[in-house]
Amino acid sequence: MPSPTHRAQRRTDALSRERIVEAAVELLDTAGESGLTFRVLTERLATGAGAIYWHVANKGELLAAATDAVVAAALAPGGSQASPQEEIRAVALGLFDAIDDHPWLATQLSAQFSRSPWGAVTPRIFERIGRQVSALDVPQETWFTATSALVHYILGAAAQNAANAVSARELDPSVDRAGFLDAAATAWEELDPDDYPFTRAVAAQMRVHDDREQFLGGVDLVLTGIITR
Amino acid sequence: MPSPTHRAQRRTDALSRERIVEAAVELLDTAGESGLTFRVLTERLATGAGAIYWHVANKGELLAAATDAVVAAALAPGGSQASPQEEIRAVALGLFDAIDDHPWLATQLSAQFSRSPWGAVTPRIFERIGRQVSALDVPQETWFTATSALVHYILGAAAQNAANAVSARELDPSVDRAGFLDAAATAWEELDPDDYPFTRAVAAQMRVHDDREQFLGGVDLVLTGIITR
DNA sequence: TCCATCTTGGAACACCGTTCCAGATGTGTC
DNA sequence: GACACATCTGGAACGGTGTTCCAAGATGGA
Repeated sequence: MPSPTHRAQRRTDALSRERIVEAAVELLDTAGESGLTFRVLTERLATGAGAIYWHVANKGELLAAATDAVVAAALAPGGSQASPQEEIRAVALGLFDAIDDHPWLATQLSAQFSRSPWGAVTPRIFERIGRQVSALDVPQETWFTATSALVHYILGAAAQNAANAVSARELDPSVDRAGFLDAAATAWEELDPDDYPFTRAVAAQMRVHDDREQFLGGVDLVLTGIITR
Repeated sequence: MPSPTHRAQRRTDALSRERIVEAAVELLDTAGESGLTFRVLTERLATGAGAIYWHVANKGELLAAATDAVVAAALAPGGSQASPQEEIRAVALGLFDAIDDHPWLATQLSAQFSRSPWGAVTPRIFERIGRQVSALDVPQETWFTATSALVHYILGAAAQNAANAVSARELDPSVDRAGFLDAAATAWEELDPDDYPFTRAVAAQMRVHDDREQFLGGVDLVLTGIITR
């Protein structure tokens, strides 16, 4: 690990934690979660494994740093002056889109919520959402539960959508989103009527639904619940 | 893979997909996610890798089968005759407890929701919850969104709780749940007041909260939202 | 009995994250 | 300018993983 002093580097091609994380994000974006290996990382950075390990403790820390960087960027703007509800929707959509752009985020966010509350990522999200919840007109005793529920839903739903998008692409890259939904809906309609009456009943809704819209619908559902109680 | 015909086996120590999955679940429960390797699996089953691969395509399929087995067991009973709300709460709690007993389920459920809707696990949960949603007195157009939101919240929240429990145990097995919460709450209270006012404000609630209660509180929040709209 | 088929065990392979260390590179001191 | 020193680098090597391959054992019907 670089010490606080002497961290200045003259060479422009010098390795740094930032350059490594940047390359890691790039690799994750283009080659997926399994595409990030120290082998290809050393190749792309034209260095050796030992050099990377000097700046980063292990692969877990590298993934955490990559996650943190992307989430921080996604949560960055947010200077608008809207109602708490709209603000929450905006934060949620920001995360949704970030996960959509970087599908590996889904797994990472789930995994790192665990190391909470020490990791840097989750507290940021929790705080951001919670501040808006407290601006809502609800009793303070409900803040913790309400915020937790919102964050759980947002992370869960965004992750699921991203995962679906990824697997759809992997299964057959030539098929677009509509074709994928159509195939899935048809599969649902062909389920056993005795075992899966409900799933069959909503297959049509599933065929025409829009991911973002449905995601926001879920956020509104939770928000309604929070305000109503 | 065993062919439909000739699958009868006389030897009592014969290998079978079921025996393999059973051993896998045991291994996952006792040694965690990283404890399931083909090496120790072959040892415990007193066989070779090739034999296992004849019954199971790869590790992913083995994990999926293990997940399916445990979830099916957790969702099995449910013959009670209660209100849709109570039924949903019961299913949610069943999954919550299953994840608590088998922490590796959290990761797996998230990962396998992806292969949805072809996997066997998710449709089961979706159908089970959805049936109760349709028994609620809400318009049919909302069924799909409502059920999706519920499932997303349940899976997300249960997974997070399990992950927290695991990491708490890993960090220091001697510290009990209360001690863990206390330490976490204290850490929250020591955050920068300017950056984390909300998190500091709810630290006390976090200290005394009960996982199951809060989980159910979230379910009720979503249910309220569904009914209110 | 014989043979086609199903099933097994284990050696071998490619690849992974990680460790180790010899040496290059830069920095401060006389 | 030269020396000592801490920082930083590249690559070989290690133990472990999931997976493949295949020769041999077991099984059941003709």
